[in-house]
Amino acid sequence: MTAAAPVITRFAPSPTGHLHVGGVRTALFCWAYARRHGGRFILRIEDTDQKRSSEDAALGILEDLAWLGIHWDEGPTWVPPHSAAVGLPPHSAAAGVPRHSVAELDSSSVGGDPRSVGPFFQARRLDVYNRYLDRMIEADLAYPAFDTAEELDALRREAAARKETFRYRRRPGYDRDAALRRFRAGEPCVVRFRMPDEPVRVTDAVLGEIDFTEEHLDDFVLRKADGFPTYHFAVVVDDELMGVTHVLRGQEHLNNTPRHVALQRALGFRTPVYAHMPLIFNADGSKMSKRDKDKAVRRAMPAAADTQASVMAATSLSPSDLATWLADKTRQLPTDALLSIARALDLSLPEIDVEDFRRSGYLPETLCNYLALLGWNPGLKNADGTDLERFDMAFLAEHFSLDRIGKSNAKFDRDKLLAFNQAAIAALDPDDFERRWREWCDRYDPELLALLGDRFALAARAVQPRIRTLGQCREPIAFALWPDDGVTFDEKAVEKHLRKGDPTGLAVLRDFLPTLESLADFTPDAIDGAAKAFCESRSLGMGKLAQPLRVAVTGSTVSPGLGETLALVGREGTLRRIIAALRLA
RNA sequence: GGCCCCAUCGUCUAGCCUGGUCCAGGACGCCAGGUUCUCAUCCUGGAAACCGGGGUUCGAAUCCCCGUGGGGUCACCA
Repeated sequence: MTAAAPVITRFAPSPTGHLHVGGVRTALFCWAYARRHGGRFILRIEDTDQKRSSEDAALGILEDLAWLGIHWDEGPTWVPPHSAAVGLPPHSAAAGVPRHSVAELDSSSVGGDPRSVGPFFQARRLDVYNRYLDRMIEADLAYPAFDTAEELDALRREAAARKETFRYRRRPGYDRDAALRRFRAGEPCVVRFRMPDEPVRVTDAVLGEIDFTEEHLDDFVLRKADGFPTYHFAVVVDDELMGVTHVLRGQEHLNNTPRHVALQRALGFRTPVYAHMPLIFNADGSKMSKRDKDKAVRRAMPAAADTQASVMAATSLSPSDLATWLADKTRQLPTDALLSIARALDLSLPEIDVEDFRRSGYLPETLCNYLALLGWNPGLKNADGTDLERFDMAFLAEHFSLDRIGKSNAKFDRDKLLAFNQAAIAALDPDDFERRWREWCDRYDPELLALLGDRFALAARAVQPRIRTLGQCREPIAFALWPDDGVTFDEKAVEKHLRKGDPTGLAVLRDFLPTLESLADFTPDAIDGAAKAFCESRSLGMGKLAQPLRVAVTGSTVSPGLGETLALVGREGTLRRIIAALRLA
């Protein structure tokens, strides 16, 4: 290893909403690359679009990243909302994968500015950009342009009519002195870059060398009329000033790269290593979009006005809000409203943002693991010869490399994510699972916490092996949430397991009842032990006792293990439910 | 439409750079069995792909060209 300049990467989201999966992967790779090379990972907020950016969104992104365990070395400081360490998930190893040790800063806050290269919100760096801009105007590398939107539109239409690409270039007769006079007088205008008339070759670590000819490069805007820099300008200036050596971003930015390279040359900046990664799409091939949630609800929305009204009752939306939303497919409803409508329609929304996945109950390490595999592959084998694809953050930090990033776009496969999540949940230490489930409930389902009370630990053991996401935890133990006299019996199950058979299930239940009444501890192990002894003493198969009990206590033939099921309902509840079932004869 | 990128099972991919060991391997999903008190697990087996056409070569999934298909991008958004 040579003593080359330290690697510095950055993730630079614009704060217009929660982080979505594409952004997560970009951040993850930037993080991993910096870690792999002992470098630094910067988080920078690109809030140069005043209309769309919000502080809330920026905060949301910080929280999303922190939750995922993608911690930035430099950037806005973020402190976990509660006490230290709570918000920072420990990255336990995925199923079957040994734990990798990594030197991870375990302080409770993330971010900071040790090199004094901030601030990290671009809106607070206008003076920086203006300094460079003034210099460029002075050198005639940039110039004020006073075209109106209408004039630009007309030019664009003309080009389209000639079947040419529209490309803005400073006209030959441009009167620089006059323009500068108007500019200094404060006349509103944009400032454009004088794109040199030469081709630009972009070298990309993933895609190789790509040539762009000058006839497709234009004098793009550096500073907007509102005084804010454009993305192109801010990104180039900031990357230079912050010492960014490697730019990892989505392929949608590939066509921007020659602009950035040309700008860097004009300013005498270094050109970082670029690595453009493939895009992520929905399973149906459509682009993943925040509007997908609206789309799903729209599709499920009943046509009749009165049913619509009842669905809307759960939200604070007015009928006119609903009407405009229904009429305009580009409109989005607030997430809260979408969620309550979805609940009313018994519809599950597609997960798009990090927050969606978190709410559904995916583990952060699963999300990172799965997303890392979308467009990257370690190219290693497990001991049994299968491909290594389950790994943790430490592994990524140790093995991530640009040359194993793929070139083709990938579809997001929820089934595989689900499989990963299930395996990761199953592999958790039971106490760890309980703790993390409790945290999830705190945030998303406090009612469940209250319903379970001191049975929570018991429920955690029962639920852990049978769920794919934390959000599914109610299902396997639904029977334990009903009142003891509120069991709804599946008639077919009652017929088969209680009324029929020789002896009938009801007879077996009656026989077993005293055992349950006198059991010293009403714990899963004690119950299972007693059940087993009971069956052995009568040469009965376990199913002959277990199924009638299950039906009596839960109403159905499906539940967690017998001991867990009865213990969850409790001795008193179990006895009451059995006695009620005996009356079904 | 111009420009740019991409192309292996349904999906994610390994293999491609450094042609032969590939009648193409793994994972998820699917199908069929098996274990277990049900469920979920777990185990075993199975179906399933080199986009098409030319070339180069003794030999091509691997190299080259063309075609086709998919995607990105063409803003005072990022």
